[in-house]
Amino acid sequence: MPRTSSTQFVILGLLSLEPMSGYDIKKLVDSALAHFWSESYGRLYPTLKKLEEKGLVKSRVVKGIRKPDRIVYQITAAGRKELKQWLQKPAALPWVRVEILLKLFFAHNVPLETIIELIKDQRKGLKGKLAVFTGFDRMVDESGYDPDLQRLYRLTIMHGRMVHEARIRWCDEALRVLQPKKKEDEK
Amino acid sequence: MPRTSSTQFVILGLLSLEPMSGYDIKKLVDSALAHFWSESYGRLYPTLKKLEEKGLVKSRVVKGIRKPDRIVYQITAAGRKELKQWLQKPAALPWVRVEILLKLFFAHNVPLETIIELIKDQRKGLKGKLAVFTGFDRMVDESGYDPDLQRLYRLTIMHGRMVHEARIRWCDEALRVLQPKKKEDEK
DNA sequence: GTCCTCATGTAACGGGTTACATGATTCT
DNA sequence: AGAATCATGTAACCCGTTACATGAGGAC
Repeated sequence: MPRTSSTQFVILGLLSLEPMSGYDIKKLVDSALAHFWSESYGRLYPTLKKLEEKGLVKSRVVKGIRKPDRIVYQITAAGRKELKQWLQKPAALPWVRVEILLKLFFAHNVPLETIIELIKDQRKGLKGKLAVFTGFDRMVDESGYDPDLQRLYRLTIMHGRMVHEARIRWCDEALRVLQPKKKEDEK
Repeated sequence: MPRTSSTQFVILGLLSLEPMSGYDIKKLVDSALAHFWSESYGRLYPTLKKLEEKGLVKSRVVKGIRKPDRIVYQITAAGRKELKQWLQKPAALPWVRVEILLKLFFAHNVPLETIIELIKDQRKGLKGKLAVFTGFDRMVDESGYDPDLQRLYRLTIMHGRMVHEARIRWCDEALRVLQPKKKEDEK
């Protein structure tokens, strides 16, 4: 099965909001989509060129006032069609490699205390991320996006929050299971 | 930051349980670790060779009785040392690209009904996975692993279950938010 | 003068999957 | 005979990141 990259659809999707440059796209991905998506310049710029070759976007150069020139891309009718088709196809289920579970599975090679520290550490990291999500909602209010988009935005944040909370609960549960009940239990 | 692959550590970890062949490793990954990890032959076999070159594992050929010969690998003292060092380093936080959120974010391009179907579809897929997890626990009982490993195994399954339940709850929440008013809907 | 941001790009590299090749044995 | 499983492997390819190059303008 030939895995087709979603990069082109991210681009088409963002251009369906408004015309923008590759640089703008990168910034938008890094802010609005950061908690569930990422794109690098190394894929963005070449993909933009390919999309233009295929006639799904078109570009024009906008002279920069006290700034470098920008290449602003705009989605075409064909591009919108392509985007709609993709939107109608069922989304793949998320698939993650979870390193902490790998380490946990091989825990017998080190003292239990080591693994407990690992999980505590992981929990701390997750808590940090969660705090970011929680602060996000306020940011959305001030984003200036239209209300419909804000509603969708909040849903994506909620997803991040719920999944992270679940992961944190798992850490708590794992710590409960692993931690020796009594302090006298030293062996 | 040079991303080092975890493949070598999966191999070392599994060989720390008992000596086995590349084929065995693949099967074990596909059964015991499948819900949070994956490895392909295309990485497994070359990595095994590299590990042997580095002296972290050693191999011997075992004649197959009514089966093809097998190359059975065994972890060395140096290999165990390497594994322990890796186990002590903090685990990376899991990072996923969530396609459904991407599609949701661009929902304005298609009728709301389309997105609702997408989420229902996603929910169905997640439910299916969840059922597999739930069935797993029974499988562990009959696995023949030692009790300590069983306990760890169950923790990894619990992780999958908790995260999937969270994702399903998000689908429910999203459907509630998106679905137009009230319509004598059957579920 | 130096550093930061804006802006576009590319080369090199590593990670990882897929598809294929090979060949033995066992089951139907 | 044909299919399935056991077993080892490799080449081609895609995905994606990182690091670098280039150059303009603004901030300190």
